[in-house]
Amino acid sequence: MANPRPYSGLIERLKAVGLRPTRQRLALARLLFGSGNRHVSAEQLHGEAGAAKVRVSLATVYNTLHQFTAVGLLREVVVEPGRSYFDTNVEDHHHFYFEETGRIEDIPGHALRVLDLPEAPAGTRVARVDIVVRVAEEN
Amino acid sequence: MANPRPYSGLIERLKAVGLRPTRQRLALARLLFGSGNRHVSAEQLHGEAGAAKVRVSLATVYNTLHQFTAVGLLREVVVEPGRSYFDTNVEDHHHFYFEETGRIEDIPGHALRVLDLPEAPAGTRVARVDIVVRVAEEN
DNA sequence: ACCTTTCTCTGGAATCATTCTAAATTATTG
DNA sequence: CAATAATTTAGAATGATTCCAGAGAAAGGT
Repeated sequence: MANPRPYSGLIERLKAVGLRPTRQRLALARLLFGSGNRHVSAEQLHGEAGAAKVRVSLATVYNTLHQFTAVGLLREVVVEPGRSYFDTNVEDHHHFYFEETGRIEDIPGHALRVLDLPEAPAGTRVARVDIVVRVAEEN
Repeated sequence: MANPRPYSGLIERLKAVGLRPTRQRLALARLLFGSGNRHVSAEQLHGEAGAAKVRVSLATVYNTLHQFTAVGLLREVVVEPGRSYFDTNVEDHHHFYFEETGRIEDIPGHALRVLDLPEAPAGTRVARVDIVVRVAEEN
């Protein structure tokens, strides 16, 4: 499962990756990892923090999201131009993208595999394979 | 092949999709479709137009890229936050993305297939499946 | 060719997400 | 508890993209 100790382990978890467990990082981590998997934008998370009466600047939200991504606590998902989403699920998986609403959803499990992946061009290695299944309303 | 009549057919091609063949649209179409497949950003294309002594405003470049995309002459590729690329190859294919340089390259042919594609969620249909193979320098 | 209508183009302002900056605050270590 | 280093912050700055309203160009008669 994704979050065995949603709250109490956070301090250790941040220390383990070399980030000081500050008030704002802990608060954001709670919002991010406190409940199931999520796909949030910086603006969204900033709004949630405000709603939860946590005073955090937008700049800090950006910093934190990028730091969390750098240490592997989050994964950045790029599906639409001009806006980044961050996924709390860092396991190997892919996404549905709903064109009308802009919502992103995990494609469950490993329900999807790639055949005949070409070799990485000379001098490079495959860092990641991202699959986005773009779906639209039926009619 | 992708461009049987690179130049002379452009006027017809634009008319066929309901776009007036204006000076600026023709010039941009020539730049886009005149030579092999390309992945360009608006800013890039605007620069090329300038270099080719074609006076086109940046706003028109954006308009044109979107119009061409809407009628299926181009395809938008989203791989990095904050910048859109447009692909002159509208056939079913996927991309390599070079993390260091930001370059995008087609994965040749149908050298890649997806197994066990999940069903689209209720009320939706799959509009497209985008696969991005992110590669990094070997070292 | 000449109108008339309808697109299209344009520069510049406006917007939006994101990043930067430099100063103030906070955590950590000795 | 001081000294050091990391972090936060507001606000400015940036960069890509979109919007706007007026000027310009194409299309379809006549």
